[in-house]
Amino acid sequence: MEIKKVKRSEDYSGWYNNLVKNADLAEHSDVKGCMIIKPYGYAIWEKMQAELDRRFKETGHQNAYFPLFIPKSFFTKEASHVDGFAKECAVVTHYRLKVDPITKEIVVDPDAKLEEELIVRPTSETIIWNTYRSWIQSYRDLPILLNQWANVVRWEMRTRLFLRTTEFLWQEGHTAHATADEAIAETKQMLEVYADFAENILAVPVIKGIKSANERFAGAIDTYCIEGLMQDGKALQMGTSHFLGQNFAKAFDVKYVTKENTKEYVWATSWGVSTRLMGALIMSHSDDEGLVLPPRLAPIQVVIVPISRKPEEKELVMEKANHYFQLLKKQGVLVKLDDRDHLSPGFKFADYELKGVPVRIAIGPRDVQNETVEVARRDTKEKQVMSAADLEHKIPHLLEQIQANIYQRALDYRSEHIHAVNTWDEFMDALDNKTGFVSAHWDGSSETEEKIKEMSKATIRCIPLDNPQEFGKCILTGNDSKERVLFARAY
RNA sequence: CGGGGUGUAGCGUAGCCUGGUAUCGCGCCACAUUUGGGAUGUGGAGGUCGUAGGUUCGAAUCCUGCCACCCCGACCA
Repeated sequence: MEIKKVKRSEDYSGWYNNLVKNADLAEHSDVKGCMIIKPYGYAIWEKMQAELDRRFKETGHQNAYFPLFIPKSFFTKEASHVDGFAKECAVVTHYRLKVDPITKEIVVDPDAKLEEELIVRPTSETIIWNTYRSWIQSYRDLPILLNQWANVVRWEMRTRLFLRTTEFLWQEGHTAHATADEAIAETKQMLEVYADFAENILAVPVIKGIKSANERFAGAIDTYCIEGLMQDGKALQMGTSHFLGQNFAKAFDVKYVTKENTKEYVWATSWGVSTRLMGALIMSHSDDEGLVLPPRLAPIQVVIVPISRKPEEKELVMEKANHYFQLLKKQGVLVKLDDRDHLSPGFKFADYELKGVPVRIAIGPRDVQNETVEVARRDTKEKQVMSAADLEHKIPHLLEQIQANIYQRALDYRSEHIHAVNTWDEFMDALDNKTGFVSAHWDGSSETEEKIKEMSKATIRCIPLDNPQEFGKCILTGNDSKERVLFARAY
């Protein structure tokens, strides 16, 4: 296959699109804004799901499933929620097609108009809280700790593979609590779960923070988030966890009876991450040779490529290769033996690099003779000849090293791309020339934030949770500020 | 939705300005030789040139509409 190569440094979007296609992760479908996630890409998503799902369950959550369709009337109940999502809703208005008697074409049957339109869910707060009303009577019914894995639809104007598609896959947690404190603790707990997942599994360092009012989720009191930094210096919101207060309980009249026999509105949270994480993964680690996968997410962690010239060599090589394959498999390593003999080793090397397989083991006649193998790691492209006897214990260790190295590299990159500035000129210089996060004072008003966005195209990504108190002057207005916030240009 | 660009075989493309039914590479199929960084040879299959109209004896090529996708904005996870 002749592969079009695009350099990351020359055309970042082109590089990204090319990589998604060449690594066999996904492709554009014939449906506008919707993508087809291919088996290899989906395998990575499944690993993300498994890791997240395990963490959700460890923190006491259960999975459930709610309808894809939401009656329009539900949507109108929470005012700011409608405002936030109205512009991007797909709406079902009819339930039947028919053959037009004149043109013989299949058309929407005008007689099959729905009494009430159905919204294809952009998020499920409304239908879930409508359901919670009937589930919750007493404090004994609380908390409810649910998650659902689902697809949602947001009719965005412009889409990008994985980062923003019309339909996307995600999980959304929806919890109900008796007290504000408990709900806030839940919100923060899930933020920690996301951060832990991002850093330890995706190997993407993230900044935990809280959103400014402008960037808050529609219907939330507070939105917590994790923000990652991509290799082009742009920030990416990788997950959000919302404290919804009693907004949805009030909108859907969800009350519970306390121990003291009083009625109170229920407190809510919601939290989600999506297939956008695939985009974060790709844009955090990959290079001009293709995808770079952290071992903990790689569907194939180690690939064995046998090399042989003559049939009698092939037999010996394959025998050894099979042996190593079994050995590593027993160690719990996700190993693949690529014995396709119509493809040359060189082709396979390049192909597995494109797909980001963390470790490649090549074994040829020379190795059989010396009881060695050639081990190449994807992250650094280093190759070493390893004694075959060491494979069993060294490979699992090497995988962990690669995981750590990828994370460290991303962390170093981020550290080099957080700049503290004190003036407007420094601010613009940092955004334009240094790229990345810019830590600056802001007077706390939405108007100022809006103005800065207009002038610089940078938004407040978050107010970091571990932010030190530091008094200063807003970079735009010169007004007093009590802490720095993180700005960046973002996806 | 505004600005720019692209659409020709599974992929990447030439041809378009100056109309005459399509070029090349990769891939695919068969056979042989090969295999330590994207193998080679020989033979073969594969195309309503995005789509609908128009101009013309004749359209991939000229004109008009539409659609899709990509990039840059606005919007957003």
